Parts: sequence; C-alpha cells; structure tokens
Amino acid sequence: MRESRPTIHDVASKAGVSKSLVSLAMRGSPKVSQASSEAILAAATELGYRPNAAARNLAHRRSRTVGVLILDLHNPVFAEILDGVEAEVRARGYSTMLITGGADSTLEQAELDKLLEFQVEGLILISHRLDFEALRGFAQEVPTVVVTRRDMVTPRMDTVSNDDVDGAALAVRHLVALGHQRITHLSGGANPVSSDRERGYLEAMAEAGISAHARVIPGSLTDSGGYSAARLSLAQTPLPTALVVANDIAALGAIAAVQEAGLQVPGDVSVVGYDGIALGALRTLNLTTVAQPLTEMGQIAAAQLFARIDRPTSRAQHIRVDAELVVRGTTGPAT
Amino acid sequence: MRESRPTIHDVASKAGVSKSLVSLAMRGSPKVSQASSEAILAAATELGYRPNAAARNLAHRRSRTVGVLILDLHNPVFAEILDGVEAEVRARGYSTMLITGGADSTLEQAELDKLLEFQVEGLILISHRLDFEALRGFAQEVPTVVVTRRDMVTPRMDTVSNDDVDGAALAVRHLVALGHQRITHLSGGANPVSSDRERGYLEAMAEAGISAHARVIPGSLTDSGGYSAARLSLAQTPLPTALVVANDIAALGAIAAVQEAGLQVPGDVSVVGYDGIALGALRTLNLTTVAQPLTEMGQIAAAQLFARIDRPTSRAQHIRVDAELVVRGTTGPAT
DNA sequence: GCCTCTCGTTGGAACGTTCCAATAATCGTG
DNA sequence: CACGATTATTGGAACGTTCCAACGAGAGGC
Repeated sequence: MRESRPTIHDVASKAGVSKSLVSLAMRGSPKVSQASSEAILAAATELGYRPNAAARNLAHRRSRTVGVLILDLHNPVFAEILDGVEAEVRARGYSTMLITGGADSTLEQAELDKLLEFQVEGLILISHRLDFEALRGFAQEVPTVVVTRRDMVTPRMDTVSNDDVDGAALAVRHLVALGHQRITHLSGGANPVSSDRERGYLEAMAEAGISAHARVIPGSLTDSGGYSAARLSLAQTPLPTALVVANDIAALGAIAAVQEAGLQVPGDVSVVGYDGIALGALRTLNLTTVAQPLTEMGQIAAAQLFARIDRPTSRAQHIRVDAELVVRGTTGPAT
Repeated sequence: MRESRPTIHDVASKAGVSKSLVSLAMRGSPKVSQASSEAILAAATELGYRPNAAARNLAHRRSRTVGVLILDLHNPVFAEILDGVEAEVRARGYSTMLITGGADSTLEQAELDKLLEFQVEGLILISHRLDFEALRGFAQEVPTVVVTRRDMVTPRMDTVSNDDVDGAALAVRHLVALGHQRITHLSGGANPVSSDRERGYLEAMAEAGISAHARVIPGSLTDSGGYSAARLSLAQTPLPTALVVANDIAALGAIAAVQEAGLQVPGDVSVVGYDGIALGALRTLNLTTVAQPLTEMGQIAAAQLFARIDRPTSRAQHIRVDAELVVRGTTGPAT
C-alpha cells in the first residue's frame, strides 16, 4: 500500500509552518491566524492527513475513552443497556471500546486487561463473570461501574441495578391477583441475579400464604434452559397453572414447551418473564414481563462513571432503579 | 487516584536492570537470563505494571487490531456474523474494535474516522450505510471487507455475501411447490439488499408463470415495518395466501398482523422470512426462512481481510455463500 | 524613537514504548 | 592463555503527538 501515512510534520512542511502550529490548527485553536489556518487545513486534506490517536493519547495522557464489557451480544437485554451507555458517553465527547467476555471468565479478564492497556479512563461492566478478587483489582485501578449485579461491593466502584427480589415478587403478586396458586418458578441457574429472583419468588409465595405450592425448577437464562425446565414442570401433578421464569428469553422457551404439550398460553398456563426486552413486545410474542428500564440503566451507569472519573475516591454508590410489571398477553385468570 | 501508572522505567529501576531488558522480558524473549527474567517479572507484578498500548503501538507502528462496523446491535443477524469475525480475529492474535453507526450515515463515517486514527490494520463493514465516495476513500486507505452488501465495488476491497436474488427465489419456489399462487412480497425498503430480494421474488414469480399475482408492498427491515406492510396486504382482495418477507424480524411483525386479523399461520397465510437468525428457531416462533450461514460469513470475511492485509494490492474478491431454505412451521399447503 | 504589550509562531522536551548498534561478560577451543 | 564466538545487557534514537517557555514583529503609548 502507500509508503506510510502523512504525519504532522509532512503537513507542516507542505504548509510552510511549524509542526506546533499544525497541531494547534488541527484542534481549532483561536490563536492561529486565519491565513495559516487555511493553508494548514488545505495541506492536511490534500495529503489525507489523519492524526495518530496512539501518539495523541501518549502525549496527552488521556484517552477520552471508556471501556464497556458486555456479557453476551445475542441477548437483546445488553444491546438495550448499551444504547443508554453510548448516548451518554457520546454526549460527553468520549468514545467507547466494546468487548464481550463470552462464556469464559478467563477470557473476560484478558480482554479487560487489554482495555486497560489502552488507557481507558473508566470501565462499565454489564453483567460480568469476574470473581471478587479480579473485580476489586480492576476497580482499584480505574473508575468502574457495574450494571445489573450488585452482589459484590468494593470501594470506588458503583453499581446500577433493579431490585430483583422485588421484581420477582411483582410477578407473583400479579398471578395471585389473577387467582393463581400453583405457581412454579423456573430458575436461571447459579448466578446472583437468578438467586435474587428466586428469593423474591419464594418470599412472595410465603406472603400470599401459598408456600405449600412453591416449586423451583432449575433452568438457565437461555431459550433451551427455559424449554427444558418447563417440560420438567409440566411432568408434575397437579400441573402448575402459572410459570414465573427467570428471564424473557427463557420464558419464550417455556412457552414453546407449554404449547408443545398441547396446552394454551394463557388459557391453561400463564407465563411471566423478566427483563422487558423489546422483543417481548413483538405482537407475535406479547409477553407479560417484569421490565427493567434497560436503556435508562445504561445511561445512569455512564453518568455515574463520569462522576467517578471526576472524583475517583468518592463514596461508592449503589443505585436502584424500579422494575415495573408489564401485563401483556401471556397471563390470564386461573382456571 | 494513584499518582500515575508505573512505567517500564519504574520496573527497570526496581529490578536493577535497564528499560530495554524489561521490554525484552515482558515479551518473553529467550535472550533474557533466567535470573533477570524472574526479577523483572516480580518487580512488574509488585508494582502492578501494565504496558501502555498507545506507546507500544506508536513505537511498533502496528496495532494488531481490526475495526468492525456493525449496523445495528439489536438485530441478531449482526451478532451472529460478529461471532464468526471474532473467532477468526482472535485466532490470529488480533483484537477487534467494534463500533455501531446507527441510523446516521454521517455518524457512521465519523466513527470510522476514529477507528482509522487508532491505526486499525483493517476494516470489516457489516452492512454499512456509506455512499460510494466515502466507501472508496476508506478502502483506499486500509484493507477493507464488506459483508452482506455487494452493490458497490472498488479496488482493494472484498465482499462476502449471499445471493439475495437467488435466496428470495428459493422462498417463492417453496411456496409454489406447496400450491400457492397469490404470493405477496413485503419489501424491506430502499436498500440494495432489499431490492435484490425483491428482484428475486419477481423473477421467480415470472418463472412460475404467476406474475399476474405478484404484489410488492413497501415495508422495512424491522418488526413494525413488517407489521404494517402485512396489514396493507391483508386489506387487499383477494387475500394473499402467502407472504415472502424481506427479513426475519419483519416476518415476525407480519405474523402478528396476520394473527391479529383473525387468520392462522400457516393455515390461512404462509409466511417466509430471510436471514436465518437463531431466534427464528425458537420453538415459539418456528419460522420458515431463507438462512444465510451468518457465522461462517463472518469468519470468511475476517480470513479474507487478513489475506488482504498480507497482500493489500491483490485483486478484489467477491465471495458468494449459499443461502439455504429452512422449512419450519410457518409455511404449509395452500388452501 | 524607545519601551512595553500582544499576537502569532517556534523549537525542544516530554509521553512510554521498541528497535538497533554497541558493549560487557562468559565461554570454549586450538 | 589469548582469541574469536556467543550470550546477556545497555543507552540512545526513533515513533507522532502535545505542551511550554521563548521568540520576533508590529501596535500603541509616552
């Protein structure tokens, strides 16, 4: 390809000025005379000059970039949170560097290390998989905000989450109000979010005086996890009349299992999800769910991160947002 | 926070060696003696040393990073393509920098500019919105591969796509084989991919000798686009017996419209989507679709990019992958 | 016509690395 | 035991920016 990119020196000699003046002009400083500025800009565009971000960051000693870790790009929950993050970050004139950890916690850590090498000024972790030591290490090095989880706290790190215990209770109370008693919970497996939701379910069942009907079937936060958990629950007698599922995606799997068993949703079995992904509003699905304000959570997280970047040692804040029951078509009166 | 990060010099003086040796040791060079290496590593971990990527890239003059542009993180199509890209990029020891352009083509261009300032060594554009001039500019500066679109060609830029004309024809032929004649197309709007699919539809209708029944309703590649287009098509008489929809997400919207109109899918109206997103396989949805090998496309694109990074001036290649009809539950015999 | 001010401009030093040529230390080998 | 070969280590020069102190040239005041 071309020899190598033009640098600020090339522009300077072409415009007949010093490199310092080019630097000033490229950043639109008012100290540069009209004439010089025009000559420099002309030279720059003619050469196809592009500032080198590595050199800039090195000299400037800040990157104006924050790192964002996302658990899984396939789950729309995260894309929606990211919308909020990006809007706020952009508004501040920063950029985001986005990574996904995927299944592997070691990989996740390696990717975060890379991010720090790039001198990101802050970290937003959307549902990470780190252990406590690793998390604390990162939070100590760079301002950090965790979204979704709030099980681990360490100084200089904020969290933004909804109250999962409360949210799950919302779902149960809705079903109880519809006359349901045999309400089964399809859990999301061994992770802090899922165990909170499970606890909320159990507490609400107790509160309604129907603990005797409480059943928890282990599942996972995926479509197939919801599907197989639902099948297990439908093998029991008497059949449950309602399912409270750990998240929306799993709820979709559960609905499929119910329909395959020749039962109607919500005629025979009501189903409630959790998260409030946009997909659930698709008219084909029309899922009743406990909705988190996902985009807003992302936006709050980013705002909080900037506050912490400004005052790194300020007290850790743990922000709660309210989850809200959205009643759509997958729940109905108990029969 | 802490004063400022430890540098290679700090490690060097702590370990009692020169900065050059630290540099060597950190990269695991065999020229470093056992003893020095251990001392250096110990000093590094004790200080919490982290190499500065900006400085490294500047000195080294390569970033081992490729830039990836994604049209929209909400559409699962792109997440699946990205899986393939990331796997291949990681296998090569490179990293990806991910950006989304969103709705705005200007924003998209600004983000790509930023990527180039970061000295990415190549660009993978997954369904960009650039005009020809902009695209050519980028392709000229840095090795580039475009995924999905193949309408614009310029030297030193490869493309990876499926044959959208062919793919749409597949859908039509499937429906014709089931006895359908009144097959309507819900188009995806004014973009090259959608117009190819529309053309494929029209050609296949002609080939089957049922051009007289051909109807194209303008829509878009979103849920609501499919929904409203479907409503329009259901207002016509006689009713269509089948809908060929521009993509999967829009097909889901279309199905909702059909069901709302009191009609059965596929009993009264069959529906075929396009893309083959994993979501469509959800048992609740069970969508018949024309599936592209999404992950594979991403992997091929990345491999192609590396080939071009190695030989930037090689001839442009335009790789076709085969789309495949996946028959599930939303199509059935014409009534 | 000299002195101070302001304005636009400049060269050099930093930023934290990698690379290279040069040096110092160790080693067999004839 | 001197000698080239090898091995381990080093300082300095890049890389492309930003920042800063210093500079020259006019302008204005006396």
